[in-house]
Amino acid sequence: MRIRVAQCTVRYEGRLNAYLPEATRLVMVKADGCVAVHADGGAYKPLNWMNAPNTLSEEGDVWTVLNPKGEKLIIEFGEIHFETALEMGEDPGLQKDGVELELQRLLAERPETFGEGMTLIRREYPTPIGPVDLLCRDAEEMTVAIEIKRRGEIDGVEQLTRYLEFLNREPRIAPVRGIFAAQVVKPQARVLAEDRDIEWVEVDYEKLKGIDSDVMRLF
Amino acid sequence: MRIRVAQCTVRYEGRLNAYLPEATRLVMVKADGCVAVHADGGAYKPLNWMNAPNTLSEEGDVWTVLNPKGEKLIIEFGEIHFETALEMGEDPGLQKDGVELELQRLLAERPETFGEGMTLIRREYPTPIGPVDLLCRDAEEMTVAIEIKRRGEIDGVEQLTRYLEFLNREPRIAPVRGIFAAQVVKPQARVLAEDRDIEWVEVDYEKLKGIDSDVMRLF
DNA sequence: AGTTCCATGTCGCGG
DNA sequence: CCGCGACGTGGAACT
Repeated sequence: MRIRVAQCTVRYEGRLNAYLPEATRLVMVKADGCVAVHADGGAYKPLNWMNAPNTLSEEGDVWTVLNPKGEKLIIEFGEIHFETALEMGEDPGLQKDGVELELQRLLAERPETFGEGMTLIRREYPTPIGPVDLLCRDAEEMTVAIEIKRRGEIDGVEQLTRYLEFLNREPRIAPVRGIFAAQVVKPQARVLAEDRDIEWVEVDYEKLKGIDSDVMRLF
Repeated sequence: MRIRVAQCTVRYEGRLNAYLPEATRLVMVKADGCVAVHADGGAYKPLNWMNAPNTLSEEGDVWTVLNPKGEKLIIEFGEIHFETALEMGEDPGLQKDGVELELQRLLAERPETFGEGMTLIRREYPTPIGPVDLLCRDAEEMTVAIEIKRRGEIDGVEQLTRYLEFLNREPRIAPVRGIFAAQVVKPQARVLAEDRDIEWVEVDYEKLKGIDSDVMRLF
């Protein structure tokens, strides 16, 4: 990794045009070639950047970064306050836990969360446009497609609507009703879901996790 | 800005739990207090971070960053390869040009782009599921809902369809027709729009900006 | 390579 | 401050 702290102006020409007037900033060039220009504040996101793959050409105090899509980043340096380059080696990468998949796993184990007598047919039930999170059967033997999100927004309702459209064309399982489940369901998503006769449910992740832990402890 | 390159492990507990095994990484602390942990590769995004506002407490080789929401970032350092701190001062900020808002502003000033006699009722006209970019009235006194995108893709047509569905239920303005405007309208979006009797238009940003500049120059 | 969908999304605006 | 939609969304998984 190469780091330079210097006066600079930056111009980006690509999906839009953007310009940074002269100021002191940190320019970071990583081993994979990606370039990021950071100010001393304003969150972790760089002011400007260029992802790998790209080519960096240095001509005196002007760096030009070009990528295959034709996007361009031009950095013109003034006074350089500091510069260094370091070898850091490979990174083992980030281990995560507690995202949507986890919520899906917990709910797959407890389909009765969605109603007395609900049973799981399968997780990730395939349709021509992608897999439905959960396919279930309710107490009245009706098929139920469940879409699970961490945050329930309008796109999720659209997604479930598309799945239902396809599932209802399969005679073996039609008719299919939909349930939209999330830790929080936003008001607009509620309106749209209700308008389309899709039930929405807010689920409590911590509570589910608690139940899950209890179940684990019994064995 | 403070920069430290060192062996470290990182733990994040908050919206999810995440863990980084020991490796050499760059830790950046900005003037506003935000902390970012970068590997030497893998794009501009840090592996782990904590945005301002937060409190950083150092106890020997362990840094604990806490934010008001209760999220926590714990960095345990091993060997420190390099460290520095620099004053960089305020940043004048990024100037952008060519995003949707700009396009919307230009088109709101020139509704006749969409047809002789078209007049603007209002920008960001509210519906129960979100605001329509432009609501207009055409020469025949019919209401027109216009959705503007930089790139016209299928989800934009879906969005406009939803708006039309709701707007056509409002007796005061119904019936409402739709226009889908973008700098480029993708083939699939064209097909879907036509299928739903939504007109699509490609608008020339540079030309609109030119007209805008001309108008400015007159005054 | 193209598509779909998640994300500790982040950011900015309008109510 | 919340709600909502755009974003140079980025990034991963799967076809």
